[in-house]
Amino acid sequence: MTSRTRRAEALSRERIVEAAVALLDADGEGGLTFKALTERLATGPGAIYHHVANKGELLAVATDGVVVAALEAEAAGSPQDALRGIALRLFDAIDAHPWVAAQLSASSWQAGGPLILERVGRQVQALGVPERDWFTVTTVLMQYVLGAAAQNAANARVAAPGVGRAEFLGEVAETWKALDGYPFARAVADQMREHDDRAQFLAGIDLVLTGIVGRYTG
Amino acid sequence: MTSRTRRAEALSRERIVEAAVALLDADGEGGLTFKALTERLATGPGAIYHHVANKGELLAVATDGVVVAALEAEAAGSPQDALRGIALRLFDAIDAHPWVAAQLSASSWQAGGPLILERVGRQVQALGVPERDWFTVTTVLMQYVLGAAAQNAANARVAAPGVGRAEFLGEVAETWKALDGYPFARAVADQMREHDDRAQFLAGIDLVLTGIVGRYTG
DNA sequence: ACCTGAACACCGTTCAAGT
DNA sequence: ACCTGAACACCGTTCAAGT
Repeated sequence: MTSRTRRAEALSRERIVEAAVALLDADGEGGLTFKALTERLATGPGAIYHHVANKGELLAVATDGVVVAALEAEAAGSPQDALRGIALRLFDAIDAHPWVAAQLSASSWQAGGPLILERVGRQVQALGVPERDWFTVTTVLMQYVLGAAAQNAANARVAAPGVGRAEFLGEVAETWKALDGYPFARAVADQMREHDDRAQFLAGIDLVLTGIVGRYTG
Repeated sequence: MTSRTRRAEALSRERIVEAAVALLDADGEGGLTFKALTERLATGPGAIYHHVANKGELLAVATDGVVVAALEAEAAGSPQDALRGIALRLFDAIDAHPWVAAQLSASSWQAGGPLILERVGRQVQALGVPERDWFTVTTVLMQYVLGAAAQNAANARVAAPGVGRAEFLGEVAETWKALDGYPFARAVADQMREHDDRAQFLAGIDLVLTGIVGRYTG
């Protein structure tokens, strides 16, 4: 039984980021404060600033880590299958770390952005999209994937403490059904209540893929 | 010449929201504080809380106002043209009020969400999408539109005070070109630097529309 | 009913001082 | 070099007191 001093190991950038991710996962964006961080690491704010420039950098590094872990492995299969795989791995990573979504869509060309661009872009090339449209088509895919993930993550988070997802969806559905002059919202309120985020996300990917294939190899 | 007392008119929810929008437009998300608000309205925080529940409600009402103003008019033309019109009006509204994007993608089924759903959904119906896929297809379109708008707005905002858009894009392009093991990012760095947000956004809409038409009326 | 403004608990960040 | 922790300027929100 080793004697446990105030900290088990020396402070480091890695340990700080690790603690930040734990706080973000547990309590969302608002859970990451210097107070919570210093308590968890048994140190003071000054020590953290010695390893990290500011809160923004901490969030960027944490985001990058999640993206790298999700997309480390190369995608396999046909370009379409590979793109579905990339999208799903991002979807699942954001499902596990919902705070990543807002961060990524706020800086899609930094933090984890370039890696997503690279993984998606290579499959866009493999799909036979002409070079002059590489950036446009890759960006459209990224915008859909990150946009859908961000909106799903936000909806999952909106559910107040105690209110489950089903309850939240039920409340929104009732609101929609009560909207005067919104016949479409009324008509799809039940579909909304019963929908599956993952299936809906995949349907979107397939729609965009159909569009790309139709446009360039049709 | 009327004598000008401390406030020209009585405080009201409308005047508060109006002031909030002005602050948000001028200085972004961070520009909306109760201090700035009370100074602009020549009052105290308590007075504002008498008309508005909290900052979140203020942001939601402000967001709703921008969306309503953008989508008031019914869309005209073929379903495809109408959808392009809706998307562009949202794009322009978010270009003028970038803070709306994060707000909308954080609560796409509240604030302005239902109106967007309604406007987009009716055109999805007109497009001939079968009823069981109304919610899915409409949501995919919304996710793309809001996701792309949010990412464009964030990129426009990232540019630090003094740093223009061209400079910012140039810096990102240089970063991409310096990334080892990212051949695709390097290959499209110049396309990124020279791209036009609006044209890119429209290309995305057309890709999704092509996918929908291909899937359901192909 | 509407407004005032001091007070509260919290936030990110800095910095002189220690080892 | 690395860490401490008090201090600073700021934040959203509350509430007793006024009109």
